[in-house]
Parts: sequence; C-alpha cells; structure tokens
Amino acid sequence: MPSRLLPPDFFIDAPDRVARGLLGKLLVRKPDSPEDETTVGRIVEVEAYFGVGDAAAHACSGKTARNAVLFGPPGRAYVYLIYGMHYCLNISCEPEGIAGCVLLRALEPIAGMATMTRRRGLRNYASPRLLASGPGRLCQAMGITRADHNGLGVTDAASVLTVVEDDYLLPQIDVTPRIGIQKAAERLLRFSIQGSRFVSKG
DNA sequence: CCAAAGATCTACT
DNA sequence: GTAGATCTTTGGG
Repeated sequence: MPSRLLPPDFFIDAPDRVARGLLGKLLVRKPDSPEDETTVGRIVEVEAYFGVGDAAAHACSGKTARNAVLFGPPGRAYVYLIYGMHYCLNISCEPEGIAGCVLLRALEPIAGMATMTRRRGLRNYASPRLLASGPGRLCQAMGITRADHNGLGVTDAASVLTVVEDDYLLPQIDVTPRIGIQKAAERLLRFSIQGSRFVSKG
C-alpha cells in the first residue's frame, strides 16, 4: 500500500475546509508491539470546530492546560477524555496561535480489523460497522489515548499516527449539524460521506 | 474548595 | 427508548 503523507500546509486552513478535505483520506496507526497489526481506516465523518466565536469549541474561551495543543502548530493530534471514559481525537488546524480543529467521528475499517476488534473488546468483527463508528469507538479501535498521543504530529513519517492520501473517488458530501453539543448546535459543520454505512448515528 | 457539565457508549427493558 | 457508568476540566464562591 503506497503511503503518501499529507503535506504540513494541508492543515494551515480553516476548520471547515480542512474537515471536507479529510473525508476519504486514511488514518494510519502503527503497531505498538509485535502482536498488533497496523490499523487503517478511511475517514468518513468529521466535524469542524473553530476557536473564538464558536461556543461549542473547547478553545472558545481561550487557552487552558487542556486545550493548549489547539493553539500550537497545525497538524497535531488533540486528544481529550469525555464523559470520564471515552477519548476523542481531533487534528489541529489554522496557523500557530489560532485555535481550530477537526474532530474525527467515524472510520471505515480498511486494515487491521482483528486488532481493532481486540482493542474494542468485541467477540468478532462480523459487524465492522461497530468498530470505529463514533468518536469514542474510533479512539478505542485505533488505540489512541491522551497520555500517549496528545500533541503528536500527523504529517510526520515517523509518527505512530498519520493521515495519508489514497486513490479514492469521493462521493457526495452530506452537511449537517454537529452532534452531541448544546451550544451553536444549529451550525452546519458536520461533514460525512453520503451513503457510507460507517457514519455514526449521532 | 465544590459543583456541574460534558464533541459518548453500552446494556437492558 | 432510557439509564447508568465514570472522571477531568472549568468556573464560581
């Protein structure tokens, strides 16, 4: 499988534009140990979060210890714990100093399904739909935690977590409101691949 | 210091 | 369809 990394400047752009651009790309997670496979998933659902002016964004009221990555360089993983038990993976965008990011909400599993199944604690992968459909499931399937992956650059060849190009004809994109938020809930900043069975229900 | 909310998921009725 | 798990972060007193 050819591995064409995204150029760093791919992420120097507004969150909604980066979000659209990420659809159809592949998220690649290298193994930590010999018994792990490389796990790969096609990005089928994302949400855009701005900084100042976006009441639903973590960065909305300025830089804090938790969200510091968002104010740093673009193309870095921002990982946080939600509801005391699930992680969510975002990728920072905009130039350094400006907080913007894209939340990765769902993947279509492409490779390493046995490892994803084990990480998820499922019996079998007869139903790959449940492997990485939803931000919490996605992180669990890819073995992503805040302690290990927050701040990692996804355009570094050496990184355990990268986004790569793929020969893939992108179908129509659905544009809908973001899921699970209370504020700014009417903004149309959720983007998903139309017709994909791997998009989360929300 | 304390309280409350949170970019969720699973299990069970 | 509804509830419960579980804990960090943040903002107010």
